[in-house]
Amino acid sequence: MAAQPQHFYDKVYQVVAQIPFGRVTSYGAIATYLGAAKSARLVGYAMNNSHTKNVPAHRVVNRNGLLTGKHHFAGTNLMQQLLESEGIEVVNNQVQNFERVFWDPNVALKP
DNA sequence: TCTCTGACCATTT
DNA sequence: CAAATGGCCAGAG
Repeated sequence: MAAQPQHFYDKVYQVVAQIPFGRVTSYGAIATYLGAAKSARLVGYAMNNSHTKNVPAHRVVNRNGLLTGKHHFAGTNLMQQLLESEGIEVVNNQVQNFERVFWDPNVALKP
């Protein structure tokens, strides 16, 4: 019995939980990997619940490498601190060398 | 049961 | 070039 497709949100957590150390990804990339390119939003919404799961949501940023969801973390620059702790440079809530630290599940997990 | 909101992205006007 | 809109899903009141 194949693992039935749980809620879309749960799939997101599965992917985010596999993000390697020192790497980041975007909402759209995850959505596309799940086969729902138009559901990039749902990924972000899922992260809203991620606080109840063991998910490194700080490794997920928007398409521009901007820390859109940093507001949901404790404090104001906690998300940035976490990323910098992994060797990711963040300036003005934006990830530097974004394409260099970008981790694409479509390539890494290759469905 | 209906309505509303919420960490996005791509396309169109 | 900038602003507006459509599309997707789930949870709470």
